[in-house]
Amino acid sequence: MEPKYKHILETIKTQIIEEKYPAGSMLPDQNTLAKEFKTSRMTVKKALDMLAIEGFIYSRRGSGTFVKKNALAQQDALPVNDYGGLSRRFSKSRVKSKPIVFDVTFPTPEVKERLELKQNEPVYEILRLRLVDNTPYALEHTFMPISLAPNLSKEILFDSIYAYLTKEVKLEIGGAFRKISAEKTEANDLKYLESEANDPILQVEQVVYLQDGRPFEYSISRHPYNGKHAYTIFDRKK
Amino acid sequence: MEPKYKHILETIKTQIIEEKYPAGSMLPDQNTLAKEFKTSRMTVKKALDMLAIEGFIYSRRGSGTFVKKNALAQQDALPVNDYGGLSRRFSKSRVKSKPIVFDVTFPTPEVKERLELKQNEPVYEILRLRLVDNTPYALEHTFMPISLAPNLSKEILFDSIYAYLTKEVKLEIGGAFRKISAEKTEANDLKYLESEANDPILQVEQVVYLQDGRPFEYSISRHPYNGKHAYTIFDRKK
DNA sequence: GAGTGGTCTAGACCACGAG
DNA sequence: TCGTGGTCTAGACCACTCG
Repeated sequence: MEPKYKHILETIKTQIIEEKYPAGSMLPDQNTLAKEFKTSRMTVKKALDMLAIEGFIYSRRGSGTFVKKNALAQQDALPVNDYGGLSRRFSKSRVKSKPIVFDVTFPTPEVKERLELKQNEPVYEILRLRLVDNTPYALEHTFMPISLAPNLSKEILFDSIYAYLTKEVKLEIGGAFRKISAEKTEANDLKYLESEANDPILQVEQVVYLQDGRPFEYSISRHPYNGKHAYTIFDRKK
Repeated sequence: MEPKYKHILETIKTQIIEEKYPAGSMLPDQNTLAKEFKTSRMTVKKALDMLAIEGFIYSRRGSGTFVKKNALAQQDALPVNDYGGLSRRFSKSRVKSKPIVFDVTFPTPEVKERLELKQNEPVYEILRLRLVDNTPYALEHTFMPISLAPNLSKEILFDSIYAYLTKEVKLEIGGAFRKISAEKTEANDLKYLESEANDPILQVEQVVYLQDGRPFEYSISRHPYNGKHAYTIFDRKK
């Protein structure tokens, strides 16, 4: 059974998208909505709170609840959190992966610190070239503790590691720390990304955490310069 | 009067930071907490929900509420949203601004679209070199609708525009859209950022929105390459 | 089955904004 | 002053996990 507040949330969201509540307009007050949806005010409030978090509305004590001026832009905005990597940003058929390195090693001090490893716990080391529509999209260097996914095979590397881990191994992603920087071209970039000698490289370094806070992946992705590559974020306050 | 749930939130957060509730441990159940804090379970729940959003804990129906393994790392993590620009990331005394251009013009089509302007509404055009500890930190090219801040003066440009707008003009920031990319060096970078000819530039393009959804600033910041510049994000699911 | 969190109710009082 | 949203209560029922 779907929670009632979710039904209210979806109904109001649809009405905003269909401009039944146009941008800038005021929503009915919470008591009225509670009667309309035959529920209590608290439940309406919960639905409105979540719509505010999603960026559709904002409330002002004493005044009312209003549709944001840019509410319509929110509907297909990617959530800030885009896990699931490439396969979720592009349709699966357009994404290909070419494994270059698949190894089990002992971590460097850097990797050990990022993954918060004890002792000499071994890690997977994976280097993959990611292609979208057969053009180089990123060179991904990934490290994962073996303990979290003991059965990784080279076959999976051609496909989506994320899909495998979340669906088969049932790991739950909780968040990620990312560091984005501009870097100079290196030998591997020339070799795999078809970069030219003085092209800037967009580098995304990330540690992905599980829901309980354990780090489960440390990776460095290098994107070629072609005027197309950018990392976009939509940020909301609170 | 401070809301009760905030008091509960702060109390539990302190206990987590002081490791009275160590990482990985289970919190008392909601009924127990409600009794301890002499309140209702709903109020405890609200405090716990917000602690979860802040990344300190996670709850599992049927099992309990647990302190995240990396909870301690959260305490001084910048929120995902860092508005207020430089002056909030660095102590004020270290930041200086050197205005290069301060003008009122009609917007280019690009700027007009980003700021969702009607007709031929004029905009401020500002180009500033931002310095931290007297070294070039960024070259900021900013456009703002005049209507939102009619009294901007050149004096303010030496200081924090954000502080002026949020404190004096009382505008409330609601969120931002950012696009981060790696770019090639241009003439202005050589001139102001002390970049060398083939250095990569980290560029952050952003539109900042007010709480009601109106865009209020469009800017492009270019950061020099020196191994230090990176854009960091901490992302949490949900 | 016992214990946990998720949701919901039908009220209540308060803080704030606008006329 | 009145209408708004923010918070809070003291219960209740349900869904889920685990021993």
